Amino acid sequence: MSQSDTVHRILDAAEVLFAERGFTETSLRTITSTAGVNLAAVNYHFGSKKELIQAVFERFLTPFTDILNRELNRRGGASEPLQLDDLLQSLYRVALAGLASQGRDPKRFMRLLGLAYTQSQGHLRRFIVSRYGDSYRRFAGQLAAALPHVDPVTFYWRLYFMLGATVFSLSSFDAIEAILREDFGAESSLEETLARLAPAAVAMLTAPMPGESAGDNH
Amino acid sequence: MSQSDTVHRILDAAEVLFAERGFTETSLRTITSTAGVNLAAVNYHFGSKKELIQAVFERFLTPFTDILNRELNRRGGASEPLQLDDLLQSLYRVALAGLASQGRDPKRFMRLLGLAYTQSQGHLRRFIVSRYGDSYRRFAGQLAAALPHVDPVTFYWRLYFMLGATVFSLSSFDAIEAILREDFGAESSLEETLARLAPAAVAMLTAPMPGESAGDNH
DNA sequence: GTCTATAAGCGGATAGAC
DNA sequence: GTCTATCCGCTTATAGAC
Repeated sequence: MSQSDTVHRILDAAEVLFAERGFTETSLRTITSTAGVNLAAVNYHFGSKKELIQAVFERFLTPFTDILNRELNRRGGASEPLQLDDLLQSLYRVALAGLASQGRDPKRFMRLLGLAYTQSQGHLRRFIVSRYGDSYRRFAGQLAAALPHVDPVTFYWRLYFMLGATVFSLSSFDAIEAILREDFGAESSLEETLARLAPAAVAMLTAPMPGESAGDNH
Repeated sequence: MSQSDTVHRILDAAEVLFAERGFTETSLRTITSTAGVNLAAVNYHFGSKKELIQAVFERFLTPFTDILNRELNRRGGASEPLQLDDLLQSLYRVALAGLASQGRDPKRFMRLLGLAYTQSQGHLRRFIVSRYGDSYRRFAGQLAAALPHVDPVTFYWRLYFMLGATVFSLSSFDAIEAILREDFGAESSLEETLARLAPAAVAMLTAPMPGESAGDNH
């Protein structure tokens, strides 16, 4: 068994198990036995459990941000700011097709992202911010430029609303899909769900401000 | 120290620590030493760590659903279905004022709810569904009735989008608020954030369907 | 009800043989 | 690079004195 083989097996097993149970709830013993490698291999190849967690995220996030940046460059050739629809399309298309084409499950990606936010792993948050913060800020900036009439603070709150809606619903995709299938007999694909999510996100980002026309209830 | 005093001290400490770190990351030793009680007291009064977790949620959710049900009864006196704005106002007002008046921090409540979803605690999910599932379905049903033109599957996906936006942004409220304060010098209160969240949720729930008028991009 | 003491086990990590 | 064996800290939970 070559080195990279062992490394890959560990990463594959860790990715699945972390997404299913969380970081603290997944022991190195479970990971190594699932991967069919020796317990000591994790510390040999990665140094520690924390560094293994970071490696799992790096394998997801580096291709993701690379593809997203290329997509933004391609579309950003024109001088004027991108349209909202285009930006969200880029984001969701990349998250879906870009990752899927590399054999990475987009739902698992979202579950891991959600865990990165909710599980209190300070080292992981720092790792992600320092490594991918620029890409995030670039995308947020372009999104803000497409919404010039929304004040910055409201914009950022809405961005977090959108992030929450996306991460939460996609990371629980299988569970929600199962409920809806049982209650309505309707199967939902990931594509359909993103096709529902995109207009919902647009509606939220472009909602009328407190002072504006519509929504002037009773 | 009376019995109920010890029980309260344990619940108070557990609530704060769980919300800060999660369940697995919080040991009974940390809880009992923070509460200033003996380690064995948890198992004596609650039986196990799992039952303590459930007790923490029961103390939050029982008053919450009680107040919400009363509110829905009060408003539902009229024969016609409630308006969307009214329903969301009820929900957010109850979550905020209702809990705050009982000394329960709404942000902590949201963090715990988020953890209940993301941390893989099967027993907790089962406990919440069996205990509070009816209240949830009642609220969802009234919300659906206020949106007769949205097909059921789309409605439920949007409900989860809304849930995700709410839980995610409120459970990370302090962190997001700190970022915005640093970047824009603007402080955000919880009330202001809910005042931003409500119209965003309405916009998402009432967004045009794929076939409808607006949003017909290029 | 509250305490001490301890059981029994799992966790991450490493030393050292191969 | 891979393995075994082991260290040691920390976990939940309980038995039994007070």
